[in-house]
Amino acid sequence: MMGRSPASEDNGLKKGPWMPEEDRILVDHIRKHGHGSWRELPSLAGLNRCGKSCRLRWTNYLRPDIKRGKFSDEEEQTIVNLHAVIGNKWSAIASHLPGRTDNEIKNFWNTHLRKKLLQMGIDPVTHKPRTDHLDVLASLLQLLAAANFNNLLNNQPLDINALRLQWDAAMLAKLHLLHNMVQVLRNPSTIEAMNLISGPTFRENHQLEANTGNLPYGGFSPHEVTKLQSNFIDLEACQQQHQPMKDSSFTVNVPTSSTPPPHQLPALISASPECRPAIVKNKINPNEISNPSSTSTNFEAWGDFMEDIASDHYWRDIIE
DNA sequence: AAGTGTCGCAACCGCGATACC
DNA sequence: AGGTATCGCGGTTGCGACACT
Repeated sequence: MMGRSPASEDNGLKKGPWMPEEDRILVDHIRKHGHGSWRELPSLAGLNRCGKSCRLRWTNYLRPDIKRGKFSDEEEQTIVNLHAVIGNKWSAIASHLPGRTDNEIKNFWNTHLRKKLLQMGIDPVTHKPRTDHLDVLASLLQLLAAANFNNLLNNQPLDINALRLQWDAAMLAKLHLLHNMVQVLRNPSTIEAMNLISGPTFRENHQLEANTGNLPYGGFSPHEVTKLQSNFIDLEACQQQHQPMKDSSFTVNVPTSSTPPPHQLPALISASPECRPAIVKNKINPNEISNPSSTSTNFEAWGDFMEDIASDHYWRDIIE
């Protein structure tokens, strides 16, 4: 894979990708004479390059002790551990990884590790779980609270559309947060990530903590995670059934079972009125439910869940 | 098959640190 | 002590390869 622009001339000196012949000349010269002064090297070796370019080519590519190919798990973990301590000190990190160059490590970080950590909900700068989702939720709820307060001040009855809008916004924000949290927890690479940032003992510790109830990430037990995920599956099914409303009153679409691929969560859902069974619990028209016996359990569980997440205590507990 | 978007990575650029005169 | 040259580092660029539509 070539990098940089095609060879161009600047002050008569060649730039851009190195030709095999140039590599051979550089390697031959350094083997015979050492690099000495990099500034002098090009003229001594007969290369039409600047010394800086020669040094870079040698240290990043031609040096005989360079190890090429995929980074091992151990190397990956070393990089993450060192980065957590010293940050973007690529040359310092490279000094702990024989055969790896700072440039290679830097590229590997930017193209793989950084994204990997982000995907797992870990801030690649601080190496701590990201909290921006909570910030978004907090600001959204503040807006809603302000809106409610304003309504009280004006002593105006809230019309049904305003209520729906507020309910939608609050529920969407909460579900969005939940979705992200569950996604992190259900991702098989999360364990790997925790191994990376905590060392290989995380798996055992995690198991121990789960058994003793001392749980990381907001106190979710595996059972709770499973329950949350199944509720999301129901939500997705609800969304897929998406039927136009017959009139202005809420209708109920009973979720059907839906199985996502392994390790994959449903996409974020919209809080359309069809997907709000909790708020219409007392308005259900039994005639609209095609098979009440088979769906009532699902529905009740869903209603419980919606009540749970609508309560402030639930969220305080999670956030804390 | 062609067009478009994304990824991976070699190489370049700019700047601070250090060495040398 | 001050100026200049050189080195080394971290950030950025831009091209080819590959994936997706």
